[in-house]
Amino acid sequence: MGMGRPRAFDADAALDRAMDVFWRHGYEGATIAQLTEAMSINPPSLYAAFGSKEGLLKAALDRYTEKRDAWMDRVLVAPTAHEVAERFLMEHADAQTDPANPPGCLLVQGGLACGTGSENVPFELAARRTRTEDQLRDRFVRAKAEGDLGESVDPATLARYLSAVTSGMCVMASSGADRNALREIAAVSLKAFEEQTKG
Amino acid sequence: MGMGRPRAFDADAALDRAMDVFWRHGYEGATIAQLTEAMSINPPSLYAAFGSKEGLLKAALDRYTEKRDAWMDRVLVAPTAHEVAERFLMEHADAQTDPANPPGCLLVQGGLACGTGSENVPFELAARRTRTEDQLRDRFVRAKAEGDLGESVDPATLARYLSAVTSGMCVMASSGADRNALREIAAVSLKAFEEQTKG
DNA sequence: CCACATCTGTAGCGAACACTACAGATATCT
DNA sequence: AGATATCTGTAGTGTTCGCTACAGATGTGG
Repeated sequence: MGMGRPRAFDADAALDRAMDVFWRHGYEGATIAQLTEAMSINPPSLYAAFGSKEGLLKAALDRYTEKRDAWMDRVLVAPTAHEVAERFLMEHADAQTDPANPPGCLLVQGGLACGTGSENVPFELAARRTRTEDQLRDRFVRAKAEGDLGESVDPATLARYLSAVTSGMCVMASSGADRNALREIAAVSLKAFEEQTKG
Repeated sequence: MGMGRPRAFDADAALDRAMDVFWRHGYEGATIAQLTEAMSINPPSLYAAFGSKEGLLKAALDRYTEKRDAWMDRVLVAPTAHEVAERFLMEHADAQTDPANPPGCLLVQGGLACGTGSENVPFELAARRTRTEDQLRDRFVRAKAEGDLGESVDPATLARYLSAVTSGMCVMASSGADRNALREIAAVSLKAFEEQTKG
């Protein structure tokens, strides 16, 4: 018994193309025709590899999360909580206005509200956003244990605050805010962070 | 020559129903079938009154903006810039978790990224968000003129920051954040505002 | 009461949607 | 080489989409 004809395209490269389409048009706005054209494959190949449009999104999100985790590792390794926050905010400002990608963030542009039958798409995106927030919180818990953050500071609140600000930056980036505007927001947010860590 | 058969439904009430559907499912996720059912009218009535699905959205957004302007007036009338910021943030936290409406904000849930043919929907939503930011900025310009804010403070930066935070709160509310979580974010943001107005 | 203008409900339009049947192609395993 | 298993491209499938033709209903102006 043979193992069948091998796939003629690179799945990861195809996912990168699909990611771009979802990012630019949202889950519901992206059509199979656009996706297959961007991926340079035909519908049967897409469905054989990923099962469905939603399956493709999840695969693209997995790939997105991989890259994001690697990026977060570089953020979280900063020696102090303050520096973690600074890197997180500033690099978000840069990433969301990186001309290599559509503006904003896939986890927000992808779709906050979807139609009947796609209800778990927003949920799927939210779960990935929560992941980032949890990583921040865990880092701040450690910072607190190390004495880097005061006893009265709540790591969950700090993480949620930073997560909210970067989500807001996504919204502004999606409507054309430039890099400097986002950096200003990041700078003001960082002052809030400092103030919060004193109390 | 007669004036024709009068409309048998209340347009504003119908728009409120349509608003809810767009809010819950986004522009692209909302179908004409869902909209007409919620509005208790048939498609021809919808198209006679609003022209198209996009026309209906714009009419709903106009109505939304009316209510929002009234709300903003009550916020902006606060005596100090700090109090304006506090009201703006806290009432946003409450409004976005008001069980009378879907979670979040129509101007964000409506659709940050849309498919081909609906490109100006995100633009339309962004314009309404910018309106709120401009109202805040103008208020802070006045506060600066009145000596309520220091000379070195940039009203545009403050307004953009508050706008970003509330947009971020929308994103979190849409994925189930409760009122207390949003209020915590608002409280931290307010400290940033205070810090910013000192510098 | 009649002519006219506009709305309402039924029914259905063409187009685009996500998805797939099928046949031919291309690999592996014996 | 032969049998088998999977992929690929063509060409669709049924369904749902936004939208509308049409006929009857209901108001106003003359």
